[in-house]
Amino acid sequence: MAERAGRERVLQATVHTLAERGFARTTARAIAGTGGFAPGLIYYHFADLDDVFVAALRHTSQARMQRYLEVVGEADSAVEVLAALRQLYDEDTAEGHIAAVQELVAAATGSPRIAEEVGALTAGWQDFAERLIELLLDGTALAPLVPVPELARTAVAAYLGMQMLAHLDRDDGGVRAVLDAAAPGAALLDSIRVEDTPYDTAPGSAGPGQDDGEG
Amino acid sequence: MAERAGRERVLQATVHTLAERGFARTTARAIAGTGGFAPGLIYYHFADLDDVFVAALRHTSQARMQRYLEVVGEADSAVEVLAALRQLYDEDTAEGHIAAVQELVAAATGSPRIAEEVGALTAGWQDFAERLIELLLDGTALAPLVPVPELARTAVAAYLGMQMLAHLDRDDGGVRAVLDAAAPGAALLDSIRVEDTPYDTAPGSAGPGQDDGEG
Amino acid sequence: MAERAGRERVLQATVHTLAERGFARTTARAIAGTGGFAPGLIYYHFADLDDVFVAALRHTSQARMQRYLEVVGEADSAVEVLAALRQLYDEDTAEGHIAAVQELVAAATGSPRIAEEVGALTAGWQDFAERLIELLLDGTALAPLVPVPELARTAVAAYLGMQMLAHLDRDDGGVRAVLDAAAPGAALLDSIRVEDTPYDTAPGSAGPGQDDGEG
Amino acid sequence: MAERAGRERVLQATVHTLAERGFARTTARAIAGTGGFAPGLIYYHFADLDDVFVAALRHTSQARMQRYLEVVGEADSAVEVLAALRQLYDEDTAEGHIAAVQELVAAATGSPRIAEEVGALTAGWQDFAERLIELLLDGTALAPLVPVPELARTAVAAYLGMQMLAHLDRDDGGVRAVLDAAAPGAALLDSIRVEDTPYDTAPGSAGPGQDDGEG
DNA sequence: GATGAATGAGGCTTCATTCAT
DNA sequence: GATGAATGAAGCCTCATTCAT
Repeated sequence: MAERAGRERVLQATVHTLAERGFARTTARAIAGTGGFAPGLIYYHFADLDDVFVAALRHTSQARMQRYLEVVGEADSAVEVLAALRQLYDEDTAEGHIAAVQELVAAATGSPRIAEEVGALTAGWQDFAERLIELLLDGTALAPLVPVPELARTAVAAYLGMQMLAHLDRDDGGVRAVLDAAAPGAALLDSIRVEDTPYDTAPGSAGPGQDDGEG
Repeated sequence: MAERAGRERVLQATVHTLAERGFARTTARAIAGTGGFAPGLIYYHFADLDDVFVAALRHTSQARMQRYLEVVGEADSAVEVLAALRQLYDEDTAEGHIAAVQELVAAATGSPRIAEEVGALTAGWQDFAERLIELLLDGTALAPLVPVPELARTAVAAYLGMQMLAHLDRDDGGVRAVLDAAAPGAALLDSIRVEDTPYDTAPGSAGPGQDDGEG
Repeated sequence: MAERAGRERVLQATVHTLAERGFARTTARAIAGTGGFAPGLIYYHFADLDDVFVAALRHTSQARMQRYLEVVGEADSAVEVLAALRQLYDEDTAEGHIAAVQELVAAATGSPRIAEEVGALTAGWQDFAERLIELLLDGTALAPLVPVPELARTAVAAYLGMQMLAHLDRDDGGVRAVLDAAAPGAALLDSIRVEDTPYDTAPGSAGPGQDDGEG
Repeated sequence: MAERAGRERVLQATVHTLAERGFARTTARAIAGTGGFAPGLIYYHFADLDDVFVAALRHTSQARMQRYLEVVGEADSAVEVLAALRQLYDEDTAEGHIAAVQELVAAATGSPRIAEEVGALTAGWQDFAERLIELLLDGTALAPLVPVPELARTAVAAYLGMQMLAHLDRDDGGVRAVLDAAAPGAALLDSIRVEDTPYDTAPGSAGPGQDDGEG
């Protein structure tokens, strides 16, 4: 399950440093300082810092995406989905996951390799968001009114943007406030909804509207 | 207009360099190269690079905000507001304005002074967005349902986030697509709207919904 | 006449350092130490160390080639040519010229850019050697027996090789001894020679054996 | 033949790496990569890299010197000697022997220990060259005219120098061309020669000219 | 106002070498 | 014998910044 210890140590130190000091200050020395090893170790396991960033991004993201699918999959209503997202957001915050990711997204401007990896990553998130939106809308009259891909894209962008804004104020950038404010909307959504199906957003899984089967 | 020529030259070169090369590569030499002057000139007009960035941010933003107020103020319906936003977005893109701003927002992580300026800036945008949303909702039944500040915050975040995403793909990050997709919604909004008033979003001016009185 | 002072300083320090410490130890710091300036200055004037080496090679070589043409051009017999070469060799040694050049020739293995410059340089030397050999042979019966280009190439190679060997012993690598040992041969050559013409080895100049004209 | 396998492996990998990548890039990792073992193994068998280089030099040279003595010893005329040298040179090239040696000769500048070993090595070559020259001259009228040690030194230097030059062009540095060009001279030498004796150049063996006495 | 030269700190990376296993 | 992980020194280079002119 565990990657080899050395690599792992470097990656974890990288994520922490990104979250705590920002991309610009995540130097080889800073990473080494965080992790308690010599800077040279980084280059024993990785070709260069870009490599480390790419690996860290993948490393931290896969685990989170897994968890998102899992937790959201258990939700049974829009209200529950909202609650799940809130919990996931708190986890993200606690681990520094999104802080790190957001730093790398911002850093993508300066590094094609990071940009490529971030592109793949955000594509995954957008997929997730699209499936989730579809599931939420399914069984309501709103479905035909909502431009799903654009909304999903906007949601991902807003999530990232809020992380950026979080550094500017004392607060968390407003994600929590937005989630709270969305509660009435979620309740409303549930109230106009017809059928009830668990929100399985796993890539392969057919959502209820997909309707491949025995119906 | 009234700034002394030297300062101005530096600021413009800075904005262009930010837009074209990203924050990390906007070094003193790069700015000087873009503007066709010696690096030393920067330090004749500014204390250090952070100072330049802060000034550039203010410089480029004030002009844009002015223009936003002006153009949006002439709109008479949600559909027209959307058209105005689209035009403004195209201007932003052409001038490199948002590209530069987004770079600095991302860079705020690493510099308290930039963070402070960016904070003030985004607060201004959020105000603008709040007033605009209120005006849009005014006279419709949706007003009590919408959490205005949170939505405004989300809009600003999404706008920035999309700029970040723009660097990852070939496309423009999706802003245009989102604006297009919002067209039916705008039409819908207009259709359920009662009164017609120009959207004056200037800070001091009280929008029609502002006087909550006669409810 | 003089290149700008800064560049010049760096180049001279480079040549000295190469001669005294060898290529492997001619680091940016070492050059700066020799020249009494900060390492950063090197990068103000040159793109990277390879650039410095290439420039130093050109710099030191052009002056020497000039001098070779001049001094050898005044010789009037093989014996005098030999004396001229000896004097030139002493000058080379005193200035560290050949030591530096030899280091760079050896370093060419590891740097295409240096290799290219060295290639041009040695081509120039081989030309010089060819013209000189032809002039020496002209008017003697040996001319048809001697494969001039091969001999010239061998002479250049031997000159460089002796510089390499010079580092291995206490002595000068044997150049002086070889020049001394060649004295009888030179005298012999002069004795069997028919006409007397000054040895003008400048690239354009037609040597007597070239014989394009009115013969 | 009798060295322990580990040492041997390291030495062969070192020679190959030197020949293929040049001294500067012959790092411990590179050697290990070439040989397919871990870098640590080098330090199990040798004290440090200089040690490896010195051993590799000795290793590759002894075998070659053996072969030179053997092949040249079978030659019966200057023409045959030339043919033998040509064959030996081709072998050298194929094995990367001289390429490696030349790299180390060049590197001697930066390492006293390598310099010392290279000094011993070139002394051996010079001896060989001296004996060979004496044998070639023996029985001809040229003997008293030729300064043997200087010529031998020059020959060794030229051989090394040509190896250095070989890296600069597409060709082999000109050794083959020189050997070819020397053919008429060799034939001439044979034609003016009186006696015929095999060219035994082994260190101990007294060549025919060695017994100066009863001529 | 403006410039070109110069500096020093610090970042990335390489590499010989050591060591526990 | 042999390995893989790890380290510390040192090298290259960039860059904000200063300063004499």
